[in-house]
Amino acid sequence: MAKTQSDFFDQVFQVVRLIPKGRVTSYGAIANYLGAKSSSRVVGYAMNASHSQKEFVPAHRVLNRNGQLTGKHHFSTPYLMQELLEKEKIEVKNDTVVNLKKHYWDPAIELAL
DNA sequence: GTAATGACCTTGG
DNA sequence: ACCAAGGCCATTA
Repeated sequence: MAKTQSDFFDQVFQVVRLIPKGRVTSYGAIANYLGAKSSSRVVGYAMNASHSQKEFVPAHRVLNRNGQLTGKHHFSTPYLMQELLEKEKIEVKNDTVVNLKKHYWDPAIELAL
């Protein structure tokens, strides 16, 4: 083991990086894919540590169950997250992703194929 | 070492 | 249907 953080973190980062362009997912979905749906908080915390990661992590594609940009304030700039999502052709209204169901990407399903 | 917090989700009333 | 509280795991103070 001897991991700098936890394997859970690394797994989360890997999954987040695997999120296709123009797609978004939720913390619970990743946690569920890792087999820890009850630990959805840790997934969110992992995103907080994404800044410490060497590689960039598209945390802007990770939203909560409501499709809300809860962690936009943790980015370099609160507008960065929305801007990135809009660049992905994802419509964002009131800090919330529109057509979330349409852009939703579940690793437990997509990666399970 | 103990206590409190956190980019959440689920369940109970 | 809506509102409230609890639970889980890891990090930081």
